[in-house]
Amino acid sequence: MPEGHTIHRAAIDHQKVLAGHKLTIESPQGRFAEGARHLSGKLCIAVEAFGKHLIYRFEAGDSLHIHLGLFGKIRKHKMPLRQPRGAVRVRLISNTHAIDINGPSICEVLNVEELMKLAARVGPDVLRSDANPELAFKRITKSKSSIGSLIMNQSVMAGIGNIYRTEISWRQAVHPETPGKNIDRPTFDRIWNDSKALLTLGVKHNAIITKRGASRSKSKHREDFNIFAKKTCPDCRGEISRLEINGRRAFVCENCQPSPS
DNA sequence: TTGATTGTTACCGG
DNA sequence: TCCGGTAACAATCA
Repeated sequence: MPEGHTIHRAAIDHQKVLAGHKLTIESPQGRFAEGARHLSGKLCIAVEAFGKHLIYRFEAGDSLHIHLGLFGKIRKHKMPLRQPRGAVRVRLISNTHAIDINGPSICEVLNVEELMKLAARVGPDVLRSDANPELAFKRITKSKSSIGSLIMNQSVMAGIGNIYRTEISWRQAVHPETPGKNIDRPTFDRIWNDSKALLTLGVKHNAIITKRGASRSKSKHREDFNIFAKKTCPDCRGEISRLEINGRRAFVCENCQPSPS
């Protein structure tokens, strides 16, 4: 489920229903949640996202750090609460709502110092106003690794996942196997700005929306991509090739995205 | 039961 | 140091 937009959307939403409340914290399935229980009864000060990391800040400087990994899910409930469904590791309960975290790969308490380390480890987040794209550009132009690998490397730039990687590369007519050092400044700027625009749209609609004109559509956004997991390019009607980048599937239109070699 | 999946990290070798 | 490959882990569904 989670690409960067999922986490940022959760942060915005949970900020509304949890921040300012003293939370009760339960761990229906206690694995991962040992530390979380220590935060029960404390005041939640703020909720924010660093890339795909979700941070619930509590009074006295501690934070609950959640990463959903590949399979994790977040569900919100209104009162009265329903029974947890599936592998709920942590349930955060305010006066009005509860948030269930299912199957996260990380669920831990961080002190101030550990949180600073995390924030420093995560690259500039396309969805954060404090992001500095220069850092990403420098890393990319110094690297012989592929641009497809680099834009999904969360320490280079944060937020893009496997579907956005393929879709953004296609939208910007960049072959994902192009070495980072061959990416010029205008191309980087297009990638960065498109990432920001698409993830922002994803936050708004709670869906990965990558087709041109989809933002103006009023119909419900069913997941539908340009070339991800597709056979045919919507622009040139050519065949879509399947690749692997960092062991993850990727797609490319060799016609619309000129090969780097 | 098997396989696939919108993710990440540790470890190793080049 | 950087980079790719591999395994491990997480949960759910078809």
